[in-house]
Amino acid sequence: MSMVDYETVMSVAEQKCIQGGIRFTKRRKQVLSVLIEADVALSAYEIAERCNAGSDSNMPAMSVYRILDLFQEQNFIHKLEIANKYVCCAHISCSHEHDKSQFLICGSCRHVEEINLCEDAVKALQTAASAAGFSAISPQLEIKGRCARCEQSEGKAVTS
Amino acid sequence: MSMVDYETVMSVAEQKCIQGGIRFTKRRKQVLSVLIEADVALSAYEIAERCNAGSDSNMPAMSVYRILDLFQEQNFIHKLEIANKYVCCAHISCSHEHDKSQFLICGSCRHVEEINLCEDAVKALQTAASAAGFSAISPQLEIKGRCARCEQSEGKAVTS
DNA sequence: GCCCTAATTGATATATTGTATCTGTCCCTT
DNA sequence: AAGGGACAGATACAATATATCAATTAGGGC
Repeated sequence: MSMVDYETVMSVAEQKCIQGGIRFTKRRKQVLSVLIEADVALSAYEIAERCNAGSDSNMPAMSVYRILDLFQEQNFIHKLEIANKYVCCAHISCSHEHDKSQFLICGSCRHVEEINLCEDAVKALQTAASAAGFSAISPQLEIKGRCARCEQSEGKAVTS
Repeated sequence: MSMVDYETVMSVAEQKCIQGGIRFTKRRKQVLSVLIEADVALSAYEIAERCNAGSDSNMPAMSVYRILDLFQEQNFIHKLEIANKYVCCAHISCSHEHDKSQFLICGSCRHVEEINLCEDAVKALQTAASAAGFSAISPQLEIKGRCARCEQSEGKAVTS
């Protein structure tokens, strides 16, 4: 997303690829670049379009999907399953572990914020899950809502 | 879902339709029946298949989508956007309001549990959302995890 | 440097999920 | 029984995603 430094993220990603024994190819650089520079979550086909915009590159959607799968395994990006869109991980270049991530997704404009829930809230979710027989919950949580900008500009209800 | 009483839900739905000025037609009864009797969340196309299984009925997927939209407006069902599947609301025949709903979705077997988070957890989510500039969050929350049965039978990680 | 192997990409086909649109039919009201 | 609105049928198509196999590229041992 736009608040992360482009060069830092690219070099961190390259280092992590080397450590993980995979290559940081031209195609992969293209996809990651697009996601770093995007200020919104993008679909796989939108990513392909942006890769191809104003150049002779011909990135097929198939390749985008493959690269997105790989990036998810490497924790470079997150898939927002509610929106079928993808975002660059806001903590990709942080040193700390970021095994938990939560997203607020605006139902109107699709703006995405990656937040950190307090431990208590996460524990409450875990407790509720345990009570229902779920022994493990995913570290990724998606919460649909309405961003301040949309709330201000129109009075409509959130699409649920 | 399987724990709700078929006859009760069908008659409650019929009453609510009448009160809402809409009809509870044969097509709509078919779709709701399938969802009540299913013990898993179903996609729109799976619902169409089940409507047509072992009968001369020919339910088109288009109709299923239209009816699902209507049922969502009436709060008879919920769409699980993480799974692109639909479930009957577990509280459809309760007298109390159920404007908030939370789902645990098993990433392995797609088993779904509808739970009730404690007020504290919901408040914590609201607080975190406000801090990030989101003034309204959707009453529906989807949490991906791993049900006890899958956790027991295999050691694999949850698909995130 | 050259070759072998594995990783990566290209290319094509197809599955899955969902929307748009227009026409026809049914049912309630008057 | 006729008019009108709600409902369903039918067709086309868009958007998202997976499967598969062939071609190419890049690194590592010789």
